[in-house]
Amino acid sequence: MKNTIFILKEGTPKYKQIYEQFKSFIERGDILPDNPLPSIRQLADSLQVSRNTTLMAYEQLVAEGYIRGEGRKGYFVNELEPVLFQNTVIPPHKKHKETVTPVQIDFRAGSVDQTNFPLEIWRRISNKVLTLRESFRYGEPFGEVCLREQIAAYLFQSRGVKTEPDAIIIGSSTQQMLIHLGQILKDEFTGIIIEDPGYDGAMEAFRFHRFTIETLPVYETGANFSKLEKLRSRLIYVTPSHQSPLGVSMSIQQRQLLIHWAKNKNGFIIEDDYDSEFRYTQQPFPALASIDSTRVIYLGNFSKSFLPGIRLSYMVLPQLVLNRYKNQFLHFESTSSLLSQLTMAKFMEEGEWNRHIKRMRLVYKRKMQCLVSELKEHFKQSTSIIGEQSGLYVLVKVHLNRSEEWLIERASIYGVKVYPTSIYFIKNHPGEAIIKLGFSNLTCDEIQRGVKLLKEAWGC
Amino acid sequence: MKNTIFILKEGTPKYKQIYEQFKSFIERGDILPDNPLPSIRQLADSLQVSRNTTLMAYEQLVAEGYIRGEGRKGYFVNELEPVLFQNTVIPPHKKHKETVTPVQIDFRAGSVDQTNFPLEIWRRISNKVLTLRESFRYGEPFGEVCLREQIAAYLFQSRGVKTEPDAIIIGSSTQQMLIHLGQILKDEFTGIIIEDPGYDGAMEAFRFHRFTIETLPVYETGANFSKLEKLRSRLIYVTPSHQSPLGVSMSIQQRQLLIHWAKNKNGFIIEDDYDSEFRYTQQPFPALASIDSTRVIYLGNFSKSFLPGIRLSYMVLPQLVLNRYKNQFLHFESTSSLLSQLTMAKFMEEGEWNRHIKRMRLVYKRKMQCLVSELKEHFKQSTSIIGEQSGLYVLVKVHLNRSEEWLIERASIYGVKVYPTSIYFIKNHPGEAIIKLGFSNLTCDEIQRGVKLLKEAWGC
DNA sequence: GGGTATTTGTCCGTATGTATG
DNA sequence: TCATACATACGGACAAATACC
Repeated sequence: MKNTIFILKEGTPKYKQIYEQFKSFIERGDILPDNPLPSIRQLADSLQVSRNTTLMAYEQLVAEGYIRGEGRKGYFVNELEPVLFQNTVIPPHKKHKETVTPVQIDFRAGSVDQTNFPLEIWRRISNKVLTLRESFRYGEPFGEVCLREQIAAYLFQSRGVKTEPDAIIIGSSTQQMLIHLGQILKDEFTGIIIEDPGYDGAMEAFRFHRFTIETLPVYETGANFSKLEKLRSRLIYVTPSHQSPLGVSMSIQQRQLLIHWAKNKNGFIIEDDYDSEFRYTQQPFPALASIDSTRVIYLGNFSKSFLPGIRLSYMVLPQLVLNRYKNQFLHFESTSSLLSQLTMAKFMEEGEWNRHIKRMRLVYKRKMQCLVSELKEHFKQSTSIIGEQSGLYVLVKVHLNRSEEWLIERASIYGVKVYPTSIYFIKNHPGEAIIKLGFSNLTCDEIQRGVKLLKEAWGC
Repeated sequence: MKNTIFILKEGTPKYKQIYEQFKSFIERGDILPDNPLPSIRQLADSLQVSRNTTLMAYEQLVAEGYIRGEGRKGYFVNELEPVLFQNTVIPPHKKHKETVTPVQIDFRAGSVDQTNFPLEIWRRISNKVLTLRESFRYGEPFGEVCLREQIAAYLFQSRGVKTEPDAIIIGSSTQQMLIHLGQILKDEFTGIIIEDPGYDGAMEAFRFHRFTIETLPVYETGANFSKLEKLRSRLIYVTPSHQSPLGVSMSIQQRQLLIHWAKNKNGFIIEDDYDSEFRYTQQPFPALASIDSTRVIYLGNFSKSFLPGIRLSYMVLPQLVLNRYKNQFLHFESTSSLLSQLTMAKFMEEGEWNRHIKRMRLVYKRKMQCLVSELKEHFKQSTSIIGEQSGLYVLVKVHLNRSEEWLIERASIYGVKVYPTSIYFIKNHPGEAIIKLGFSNLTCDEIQRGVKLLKEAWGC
C-alpha cells in the first residue's frame, strides 16, 4: 500500500477528501496496523496536489489517532483498539511442515545443467545487446531475421535441413507453435495422429483445436507403422530422432515410409526434433525435414539444451504451410522476446552455441553413463533401462510389481524425486510401471546417491 | 568539472537558476557528452543549497533530454543532436544507396525513449537473476508468482485495482492474451463490441476466433454510448483511460453506465489500460476494474512504458473467467520468458519501476508539450490536435483537403516519417485525414525539426 | 581478493512564503 | 483574518555503487 488512487471531487476541500478516504480505508481494514500510508510526496504526486495538502490530511488523521508519523520514515496506521491478542505472532510454524521430507535428489527431466552454463558469455552478449538501438523497437512478427539466419545455418550443418531463413518462424515454445499450427491446419485437417505414448503437451495443443486424435502405438523397439494405413488422418505428429518418451530413434526405412505416406495422402508430418542435440552413440540421423521439405514441418527449440526459461523455439515450414501461416499471423505480434532473440543470434554468430552444444553433449554423455551404470549395478535384473542412447533422461521399467504411484511415493520418502510416465500413455499402457529419470541438472555424485536411495526406497 | 561555483541571485528560484546554468553549460559544450555533472551533494554543498534543490534542477534537465541519470553513479550529459554533423561528412559507402530519402525524423508511436532507459539497473538485476538457481527451471504456466505479486501491488497503488496475485495471468502481449481470452469466451459469446476507431490488433485477435464484430463509434469527444443498447453482443473491448487512438478518456458517468450494462447483460468488459501511466494534465481516473471486479477483465503491459521487445503483459481476470481460463490453459506452457519475468519482478520490488515511470512521465510530458506547441505555432489554423492530454502520441487532423496517403508520402520526401490512422477506422471514417505522430523516441530538438519539415512538406 | 569506508542518488517529513478566494 | 492550496527550499536517513585498504 504505497499509494492509492481515487478521484477528487470539486466543491469539498481536497485535504478533507483525502482525509476521509484514508479514514475509511483504515476503518475498513484496507490498510492494516503498522503498515505505512503512501508517502506524502507519492500521494501528492499521484493525486496531483501539493504536498502540503496531503500533509494537512495526514495531520488530521494523526490528530484523531488513526495514524502516527514516525519521524522521517513515514506515516503508519495505528491499532484501532488495543486488541492485543491479534499480534501474538507465531511465524515460524509453517517451515516445520515443509521440511519433513526434503528433496535431496531431483531426477527432473527438462531442467538444465547449471554449472556448465556459459553464464559469463551470455551475460556479456546480452549486456551488449542491451546497448544497441535495435533492442528498443518492436520485434518482427515471425522472429528476427538475424536469428533465423543463424538457425538456418545451424540446421543445415547439424541436421541436414536445407532451408531459407524466410521459412523459419520463431515462437516461444513448441506447444505455442503447435497451437498456431493447429489453427492454420484445422480447416483442411480434422484429425491428427500422435504417438502413444507421446508428448502430452502436443496432445493438449491439438485437443485445444478439437482435432480428432488417433494414436500410433510406439514400443521400445519403435512405432508400429503398419497401423498407419488404417488411420484416417493425414496429419501426424512425431518425434523421430528421439521418441518422446521412449527414446527410440526412427529407422531410415521408417522415415522414408512416413514421407511416402504423407506425399500420397497430401498430408503433413510435424517433426518435433526436441532434443536431437544429444545423441551419444552413433551419428544422429538426419532429420525428416532433410529428406523432404514439402511435407515436413520441422520443430526445434532452445529450451532443452540451453535455458528452459528463455522461451525460444522455432519451426521450418514447407512453402504451402508457410504462406498460410504468414497470411493468418501477419497481423499478430511475436510472442518471444526481442532481446532474447537478438542475444541468441549473437551467441550463435560467435560460435558459442556450437561450442556449448559440443561441451554439453560430453557432459550429458558422462552423466548418462553414470546413471546407466549405477542403475545396472544396483538394480541388476529388477529394472530394465529404456532409451539410454540419447536425450536427457532415461526410462526405467521396474519389475517389482509395484504401481508407479507407489514407486514415486516411496522414493519421495527417501528424498528422491522421480517422475511418472503414465501421463504420456493414451491407450497403449505398459504392463509394468515405468519411471522417468532426468539427469541434466544432477552431478554424477548426486546421481549415485540418488540411485542408492532409490534402491533402498524400493527395497531391491 | 568538479567545482563549478556560480552565484545565485535572489528573485528567481534557486533550482531554476541551477537548471539554466547547466543548460547553457551543456549547450555551449562546457561539459561534453558522457561527462558527469557534479554530484548532487557536491553541488548542493558548494552552492550552499539543499540537495533537493539541486535534484529538482537535474530532474528538469533529464526531462528535457540534456542529461541522464545512471542509477547511483551520477548524472551524465547526453549526446546533443548531431545537427552539426549532418551537412559535413558523407560517411561510408553503403549509406549512399539507402539514403536516397533518408528518414531523419521518425514519428513512430510505440517506440520508447532510449536515453532514459535505466540500462545499468536492468543489467545489474538481470545479471543477478542469471546466477539464481531459479532461472534454470521451467516457468509457471500462468506467470511467476513473484511478478504477479508485484503487479498486484502496483495495480492497487497506481490504478486502484484490488486483486489477488492469483487472479493475474502473465502473457507475452496484449494481443496474445486477447487470443487466449477469445478462446475461453467464444463458447458463451459469439460477438464482441469494439471501438471504432480502435486498436487494430484487438480486432485481429477477435476476428481470429470468428467473433461477430459490432462497433461502437468513438469521436474526439468520446464514445457514443447511446448506441450500446442497440447492439446484440454482451462483450466489449474498450480503452477507457486513453482511447486508442483518439485519446479521449471515458468519464465517470460513462464508466458506471458501462459497468451497469455489463452487469445487466451478464457480459464482460475487456479494459485495455495500455498506456495509463502517461497522463499529463489531470490526475488519472481509476481503472474500470477498480469500480467492479466481477465483470471487468483488465489488461496491462510493460511494452509501452518500458521495452516493447520484452514481451511482458498481464491481465486480471474476474473469478468466473479465471476458473475457465485456468482449466483451459493449465496444461500449456507460459509464452513469456522466465528470465524477463524474474528480472521485472526484482526491478519492481526494488522500486525501480515506480521510479522509472515517474521519470518517464516527466520526460514524455516535456516532449508532448514541445510537440504540441510546435504544431500550434507552425500550423496555426491548418491542423487541430487530438489527444494531447496523455499518451505517447498525438493525432493531427489536417485541414488541407489532402489525403492521408499524400500527407505521408510528402512527409517522407522531406525525410519525416509519419503514420496513418485510417487503419484504425472501421465504418466511422472521419471527413479529413488524420495523421499519427508518436514522439517517445525523439528529442525536443528532433521534434522541432520534424514539425518544421512537415510544414514545408505539406506547404502550409 | 574480500571486507570496509565513502560517495552517490534517492527517499522521507517538514518549514516557509505566497496567492487566492 | 481565515481557509485552502501551492511553490520553493531544507536537512536527515538509507541503500546501492564505488573506492580504498
